[in-house]
Amino acid sequence: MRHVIKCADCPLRRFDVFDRLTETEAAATQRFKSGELRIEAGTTILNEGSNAAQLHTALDGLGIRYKTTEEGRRQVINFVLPGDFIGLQAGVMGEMTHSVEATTDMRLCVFDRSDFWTFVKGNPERSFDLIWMASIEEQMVSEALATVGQLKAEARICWALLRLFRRATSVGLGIGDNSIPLPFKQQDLADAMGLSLVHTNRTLRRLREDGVAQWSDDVLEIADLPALIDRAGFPGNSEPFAQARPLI
Amino acid sequence: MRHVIKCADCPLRRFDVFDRLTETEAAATQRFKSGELRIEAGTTILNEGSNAAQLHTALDGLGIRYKTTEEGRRQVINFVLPGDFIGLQAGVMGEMTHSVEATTDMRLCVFDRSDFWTFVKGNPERSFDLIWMASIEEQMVSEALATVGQLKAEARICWALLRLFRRATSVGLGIGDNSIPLPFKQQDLADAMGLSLVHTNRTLRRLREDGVAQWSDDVLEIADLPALIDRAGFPGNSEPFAQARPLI
DNA sequence: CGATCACTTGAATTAAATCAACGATAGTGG
DNA sequence: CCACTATCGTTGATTTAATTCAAGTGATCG
Repeated sequence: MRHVIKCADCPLRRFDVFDRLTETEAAATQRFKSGELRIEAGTTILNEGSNAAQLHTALDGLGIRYKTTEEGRRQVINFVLPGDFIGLQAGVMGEMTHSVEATTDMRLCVFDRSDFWTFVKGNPERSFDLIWMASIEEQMVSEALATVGQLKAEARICWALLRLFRRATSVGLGIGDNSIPLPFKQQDLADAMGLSLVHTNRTLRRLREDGVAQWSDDVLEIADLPALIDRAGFPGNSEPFAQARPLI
Repeated sequence: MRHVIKCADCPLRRFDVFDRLTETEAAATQRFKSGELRIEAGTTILNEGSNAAQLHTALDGLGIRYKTTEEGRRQVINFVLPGDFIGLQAGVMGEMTHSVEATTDMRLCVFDRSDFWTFVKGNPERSFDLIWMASIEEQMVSEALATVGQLKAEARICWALLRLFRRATSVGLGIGDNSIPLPFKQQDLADAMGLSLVHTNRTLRRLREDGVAQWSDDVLEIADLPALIDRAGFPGNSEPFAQARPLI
């Protein structure tokens, strides 16, 4: 029998960004949790249009949430980091309107959708947290929309790198003070910011040449944080993921 | 004393898109409701960065939710229609990351933020609904992001008009079979789709000339719905607002 | 060792932004 | 009542940011 993490001892809890849990809450979450899952890089976790039977929390590894247009173009809605809840939409509405794919190998916490309602019903604090999490998601997507809709290519890229850096460091992924692992492809970033691969590449090159940030070999290094912030259109003072937030 | 609508008799409830309420649920919502509010066109309902003390449900009239960039550009996140909950973010996280403004005169249902937690705690069904509503919002913004990020100007405009038409008719705003009131400005649509006013204007002109849709004098008429759907990048089969959804 | 994949770069093209100006309408104040 | 002003929609001309097309590099893999 494989070792399964207890919610009370969840390794993610040690990060400041996540709210503390009372023992009762931890126990309830524990009952909701049906197991753990390890998946390989490239695996599709949830599929657009499908009715997911299981919901997840990312414990480890990175992924992307995306939608596909009729013509086959892809919009990356957000990057999935440890601590992110996957499938809330399916939990509540039944059907997913976007897909989720693992970029690296991942470890997921598994919940049964059939227990979702019982969990919400019996745990008002946790259901409040779920509203909170859904709001944070909306907020992140809204800011992405404003970025893609209003900013020029360079500002979009800077904004995306800045956000990834902050999100990653907040869950302990930082390497030293100014680097994070970033195992995505340039195409992923391009699809997230509504830019062509070529233009994304050229923009990254400029940032590298200007000594702002360099991203190679799956590692992003922020060489000049103030410059990066300056070039991004949103300062991101009130980043939803920086402040304490719930974890399920 | 001004006449105040009872939740059980809420005029919005008669539309199929909204879930039925049990008497208990209606009573609880009624207790949560602290009053009604009439505001004039142009009024800012909630301000980016502010801590809203009150939450609302739009009963009547139209508005916009938007964010502003450092350089003063504006991204319209979504249009506010009757039945939309306003300020869920503030309800749960305290602070708004976008503003909400009334485009026309509006009538709002008012809730006190201080009662929010009590409401959630005591009404698991309604808190489930709130998760649902937050998910729908996220889904709408996600689709907008995919539209703005991946589609050309004409497809974006068609998608936006199509969505507005469907949303509006679902809450009884339809005029005949193929028209709705649309008191927004071209600038609002431009800011929603990340396009310049000039280009938006030219695109609307083409749609008018091609007999697809015409928008003038605050009325949008869909002249050729199949053509409009065809030109929009997302067919929108699984529109979140078309299926039954909660109303608070 | 060919094949595939991610990244890179140059050149040509295009979609959309910007600049600029005008007409219509409505509101304001002398 | 009429000039004055502001707002919104409209259109032409020009410029630019970003796309597309094309091709080459280096690394990895079966």
